[in-house]
Amino acid sequence: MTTGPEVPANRTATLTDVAKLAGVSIATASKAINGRGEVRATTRVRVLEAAELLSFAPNALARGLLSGRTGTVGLLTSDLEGRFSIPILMGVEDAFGAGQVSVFLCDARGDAIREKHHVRALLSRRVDGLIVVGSRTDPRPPLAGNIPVPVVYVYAPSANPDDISITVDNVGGGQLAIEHLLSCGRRNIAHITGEAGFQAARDRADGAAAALAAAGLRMIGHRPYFGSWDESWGRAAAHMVVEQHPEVDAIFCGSDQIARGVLETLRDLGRDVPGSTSVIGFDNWDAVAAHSRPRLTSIDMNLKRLGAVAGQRLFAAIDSATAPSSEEFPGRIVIRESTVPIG
Amino acid sequence: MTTGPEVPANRTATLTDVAKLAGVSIATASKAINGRGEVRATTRVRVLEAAELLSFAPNALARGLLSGRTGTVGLLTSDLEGRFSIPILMGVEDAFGAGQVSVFLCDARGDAIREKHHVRALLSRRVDGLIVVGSRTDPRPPLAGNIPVPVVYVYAPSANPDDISITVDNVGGGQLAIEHLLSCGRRNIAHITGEAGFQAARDRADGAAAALAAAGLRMIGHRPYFGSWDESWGRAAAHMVVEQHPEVDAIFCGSDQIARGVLETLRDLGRDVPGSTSVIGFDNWDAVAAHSRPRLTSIDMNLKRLGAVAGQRLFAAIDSATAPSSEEFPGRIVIRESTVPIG
DNA sequence: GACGTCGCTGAAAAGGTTTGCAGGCGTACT
DNA sequence: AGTACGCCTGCAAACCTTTTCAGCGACGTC
Repeated sequence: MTTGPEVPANRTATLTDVAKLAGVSIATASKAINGRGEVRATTRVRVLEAAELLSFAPNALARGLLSGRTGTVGLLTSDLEGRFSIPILMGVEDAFGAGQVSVFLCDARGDAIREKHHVRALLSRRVDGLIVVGSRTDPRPPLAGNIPVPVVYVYAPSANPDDISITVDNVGGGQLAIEHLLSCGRRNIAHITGEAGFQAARDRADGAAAALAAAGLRMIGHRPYFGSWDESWGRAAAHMVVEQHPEVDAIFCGSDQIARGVLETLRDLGRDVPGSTSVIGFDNWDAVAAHSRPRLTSIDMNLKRLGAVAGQRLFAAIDSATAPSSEEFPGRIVIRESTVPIG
Repeated sequence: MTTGPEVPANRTATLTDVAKLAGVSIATASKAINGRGEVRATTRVRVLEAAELLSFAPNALARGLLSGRTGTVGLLTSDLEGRFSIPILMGVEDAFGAGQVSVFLCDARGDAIREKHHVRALLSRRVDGLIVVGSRTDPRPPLAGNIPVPVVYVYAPSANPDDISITVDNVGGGQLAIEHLLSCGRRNIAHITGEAGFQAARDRADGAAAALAAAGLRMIGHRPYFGSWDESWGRAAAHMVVEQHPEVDAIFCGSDQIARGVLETLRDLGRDVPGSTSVIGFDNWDAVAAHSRPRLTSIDMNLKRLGAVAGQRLFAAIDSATAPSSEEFPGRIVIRESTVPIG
């Protein structure tokens, strides 16, 4: 009937089909394909040809059922819309080689019920481990219930110190930003940032304050300008800062979007950036930071690396029970044209 | 030893454990849990209590091995960085209820080799179907090899008309934009867009030209200004347009980023937006469109809906063989402050 | 030429769930 | 009270792969 020899109709080929076609037992076929045991070279070739011909792919379900390892990992995120999850997700994917481990992606949308559903489904699918990505850096409640597989929390740490958490050093990020501005000779530095309810905003502000204090300085207005994370707050706050403190010569912004707003207002007010006022953003969101005029210096949180580390830690924890740990990773500064030494 | 009764140590509970605890056979336990067969109410309760106590979750591997259905779907994307995949991905997740179907996410990064690896891994995991998301709207080569499960192509259609493809109506999007500008009384309309190598750019331009022709008009310069998709091209092109055709009273931009650049240049040149020149973008990328000054009217491609439809089509194709189809979905206009009736 | 050893192959079990089929017991009706 | 029917329960097979163990054949050596 069909051209191919013994190609099963509507069914994917099984090891039995391959063995039959190669004229060996399924045990020999398995060994030939996996390189296990001693199989004569000619036999192996025959089996591999048969497998190729039938486009045989070993059934990972059966394999997992037997070995107890599925080679799958669940990734639980809270905000796919947000731009934090994606780089982390890519880092995780990189950590496991392509095709070695497959990632189940679930978006809980910040809903605890939905999260529970997803966890249940993932455990039922016998994932080897879980990665939980938060949408903000505030500690989050650990997964409820007895989770029989390792869990790694990324970006948002678990509130339980017995868990494994990987986070960004936001305090250090704030310091980085200020130190760069100081190295540019700036002394009158303001800080415009997002909602004070966010740990990230407070941490960055604390880092900034600490770096300034180390240089014997205080930030303009003696406190950060907390507001929201978007451009309009950047525009509004920049107006306030310039009006109240015209001596300002640098503004550290809590997000690139805020920085965009700040840039726009400074431009409106006729203040030269970076000459008279340098501006630095946070997140290094390429679409926003790399296309402004002038292009924005920004703190990059290395989220992709964060995800890769999470993948590695999870991998280690799967292989052998690992001690709880809480790691914080520094960001790095990406210098563009919005900051420049005074002169 | 432990407080819980017979809770297995480092092993997840199996149906045998539940049955033993409830004092029934595994068959009865299975039927009680799945509501199959006739089981006495009291027995069922006893089994369910035992399952709850052991936090039993049926092994989806074993179930899938037997039934041939895994309740998993592979989602193959080419650009996670890009902002097209994510809304589509969310739509797909929505289409399958939470916990019903789990999604394997794979990013091929535009690499055919990597894509082949991922497909192989997914088929080996016995996914019930595949969704392929493109990064641009140009038709893409269909997946190579014999794929024994249904495949749905989203955003980028398959080059093979025998496949199932779900795409955006870019021509219609271009028309929408122009019709809105015409309804605002604009007559001297320019079109600044991305690379001519992109089908999306050409389609939107064609739609724009058609809508203008229907009104007896031609676009300013008699052709679109093709360039790149970013702000700097928007700035540069806007300079050219205004210089060469000062009579321009509206600009239709191929992306929100281009529109941002256009807005900035118009502002620099002292042209009032939306009064003297209206501007409309494309993509309705919230972070970009909703925070500019003025906020940007834009064409939204309804990507989330696109993903949801893809999920539904895949679901239907899994349940029963479906005829090939190629569907195109219209976008919608989101009106903000950058467009306004003349006068 | 015979025996031993090594190299190769195959039979069988395990992993957890679902389901068809058969059997057992209880109840109701005659 | 007996029989029949129906409700409920349990045994066993099947899904597909991996791995252990045993067996067979061939070759080499004595």
